[in-house]
Amino acid sequence: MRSTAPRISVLERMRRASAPLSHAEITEELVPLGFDRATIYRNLVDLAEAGLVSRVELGDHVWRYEVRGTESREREHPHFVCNDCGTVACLPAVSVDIRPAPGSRHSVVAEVSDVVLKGLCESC
Amino acid sequence: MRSTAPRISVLERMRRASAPLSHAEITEELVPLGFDRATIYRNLVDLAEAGLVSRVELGDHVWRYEVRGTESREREHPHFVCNDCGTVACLPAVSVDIRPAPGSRHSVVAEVSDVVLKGLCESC
DNA sequence: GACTAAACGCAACTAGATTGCAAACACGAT
DNA sequence: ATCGTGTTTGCAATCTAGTTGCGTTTAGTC
Ligand SMILES: [Mn+2]
Ligand SMILES: [Mn+2]
Ligand SMILES: [Zn+2]
Ligand SMILES: [Zn+2]
Repeated sequence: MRSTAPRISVLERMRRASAPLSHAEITEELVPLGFDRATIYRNLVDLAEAGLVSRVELGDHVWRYEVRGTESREREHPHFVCNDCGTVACLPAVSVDIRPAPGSRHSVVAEVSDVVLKGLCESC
Repeated sequence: MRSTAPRISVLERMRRASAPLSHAEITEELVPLGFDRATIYRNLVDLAEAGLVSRVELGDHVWRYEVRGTESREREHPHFVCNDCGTVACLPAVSVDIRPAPGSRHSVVAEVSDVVLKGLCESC
């Protein structure tokens, strides 16, 4: 994983984010600075494959990316999307308890790694 | 909402499903019978808007639809997608308990209407 | 400083979703 | 039973976000 200008810019932009960013959102800022959308795209994918960022789909047909880390907000956490305004939020402090059915012996689910909640946000 | 041949076929097909179906999956079966994909698409969207079916995005960039109802499996329930094989499952019996952070006063989340879990399925 | 795999820039392409429009149709009213 | 009108259909075109091919450039190594 080489240290290149586009890659650094992408990572830096993502570090400043408080919610997952889409390729379009990052593109919007970095293309005017002279970077190419395909390069940005491939960097996001590569960084995701390398595990440096996570790639999530929150229900609106857009991939979003966010830096992974050990810091509070950076560790794994549930995400939320407002059905009305589309607002995306990280829920680093919310705990989600998943309980199998009272009577069911074994579920299809072996392990849950990601939780996405949808509903209405405060302002909607 | 008029009762038309394509609309009835779409609804009937969905009633036989045990997991949400994509437009492509429904198309695959109904186009050979003479129905048009755009018509099927619009019916799915219209039925969703009318509240007869729900439209969900489970993380693979494909809209899926399933009949809504009052019966056991038909009421609101969490969904699961396997990160590895892509299997989609309904979890009508799984209860998900969402607890806000211990110290947080108000969250961005006002109301949760849908839950999507991602992870690994039994066979992966 | 030369070498080579990795990364870039530009343009083309894909899949699924979505829409425009004229023709066909469902259904309440006559 | 026929009519009139707003719905719905069928077909083709368009849109969006994602994805890929390829020749050129470059970071990192020797
Ligand atoms: Mn997040
Ligand atoms: Mn379901
Ligand atoms: Zn909102
Ligand atoms: Zn699986």
